[in-house]
Amino acid sequence: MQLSEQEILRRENLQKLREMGIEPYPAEAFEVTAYAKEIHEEFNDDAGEPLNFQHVSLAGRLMGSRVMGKASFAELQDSTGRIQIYIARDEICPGEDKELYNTVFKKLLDIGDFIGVKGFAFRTRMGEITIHVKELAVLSKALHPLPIVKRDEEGNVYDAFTDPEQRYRQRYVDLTVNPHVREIFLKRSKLISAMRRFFDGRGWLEVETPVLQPIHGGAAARPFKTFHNTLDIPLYLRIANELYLKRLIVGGFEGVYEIGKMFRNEGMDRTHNPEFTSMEIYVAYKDYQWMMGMVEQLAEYVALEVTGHTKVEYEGQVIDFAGPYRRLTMYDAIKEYTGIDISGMDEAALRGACKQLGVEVDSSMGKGKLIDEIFGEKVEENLVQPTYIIDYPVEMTPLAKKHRSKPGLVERFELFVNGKEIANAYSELNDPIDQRQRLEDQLRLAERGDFEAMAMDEDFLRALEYGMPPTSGLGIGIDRLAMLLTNQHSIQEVLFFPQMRPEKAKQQEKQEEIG
RNA sequence: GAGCCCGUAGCUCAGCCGGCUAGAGCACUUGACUUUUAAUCAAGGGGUCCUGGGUUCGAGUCCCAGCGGGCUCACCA
Repeated sequence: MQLSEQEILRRENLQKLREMGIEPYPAEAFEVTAYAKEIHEEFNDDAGEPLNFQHVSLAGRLMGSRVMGKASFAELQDSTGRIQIYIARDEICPGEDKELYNTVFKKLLDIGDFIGVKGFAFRTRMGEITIHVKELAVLSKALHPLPIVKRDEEGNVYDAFTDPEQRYRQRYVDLTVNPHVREIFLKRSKLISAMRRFFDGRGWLEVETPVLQPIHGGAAARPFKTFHNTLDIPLYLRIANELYLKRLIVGGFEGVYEIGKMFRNEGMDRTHNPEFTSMEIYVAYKDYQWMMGMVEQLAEYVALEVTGHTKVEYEGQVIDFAGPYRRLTMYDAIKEYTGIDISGMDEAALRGACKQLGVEVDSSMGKGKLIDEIFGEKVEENLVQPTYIIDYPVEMTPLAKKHRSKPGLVERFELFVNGKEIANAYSELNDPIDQRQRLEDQLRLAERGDFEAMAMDEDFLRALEYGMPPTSGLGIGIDRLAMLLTNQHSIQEVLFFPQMRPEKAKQQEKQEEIG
């Protein structure tokens, strides 16, 4: 792998800086006293008022320059945005020696280099707030040329860096040149911090539970398997943390939540990445009815904190997170969208209904799975505004408590937004005998060929036998919620480093080349 | 896993029915320019056309295989 012309030039520039006695990667800290954004927002040059930002020190990447002989304008991009800087030869080089301007600034600095500037804020003739530079320092040389993205006055973007493969593989470049990408991740971060604030404010405890689990419980999915040498046992990356969080409720905490990565060894697409972030919370002495109210408050709070509004635009639709949300039983939802009343149907009748509706099924599917198929096929996509689907058939939900008044159902809800499930909650099953029974039913499903049926976890059952208070639990897919709140329709756009096939030998060859 | 589309300069892209030395804009280099802002003006350099085969007098272009990516579908609590 050859270095490109531009890469060679930058390496030469690096060498020349060293020859001039300028260290391109200085060790000492550079004191930053101001940021682009605050200067744009707060600079005050109204007549009669004292000027502010008259002694500032900024650091960031050089993102463009317009050299006009003995004076230049350039763009400095720091963590808050861009600001124009003005550099005049005779000001940064007051003596005879004009090298700092003529050679260092004009020739040896490249776009992408980190620099530090000291000077004062002013407004140019054209009205742009600008830093008049008195001192210039090289903070870190960039050897790889950045894509140059230009924007005109109307905000039109030219030569955007858009190739998804490169954007995901080199997210650092994407974040550097695409401010809208940066915005998405700032919002994602706000989403998580808002959620923490909401829970912490109610006195619930943030906890951490094992990622490496000897038994992968709490959900139905294929796990990643690994091996612990010292213990000489297989371990699984968690597909869920539900059973551990419930153990903590058994242990006496009233409310516990965990925000963390789950791992599922399944397909990848626009809404699935092998590792993803979930939030699960369990609160004692509550039921799923209470939880629906809590989720409405949470979703409204989070939407407001992240976007400033409860109404969020997503793929051209306006979604309103202000509660209360419509509540619809699973059977009623199916009746509403298919015209068929499946309540009271046995497995054979359900198979008939699937056939009638053109829903594909196979012989390994039990009653719960059949209903789920109909729902997924015929109902989900219609649930655009936040909607609770409640009261699921017991067969689909081995960890939820039996419905207080409706036989054959459990106390469960899922929250659908824009046709996608974003939250799932139960009145948690805390009857240890019933729980054992349900897990045994899962084993039978597994024997029928459902390789995703849940595994038996004797220690979890033992914990329930010690007694778990009535509890409601909730899980939220953070990535999908982030997609909704940032108007993105691919999970890769809300993950810094989405899973990709490894890049080929290119990088290796290059390493060898450079030594 | 299946179908469709894509892979050409650092970036964004042209490149026709296979035909001279593979092009453009930005970026880069050299020069001019002390309030520019997609700075401007002049000149110039830069390519493993994803990889490997094949067809052909001749392949960026056609065929086959592979690698990587995107979209759609399937799978997926």
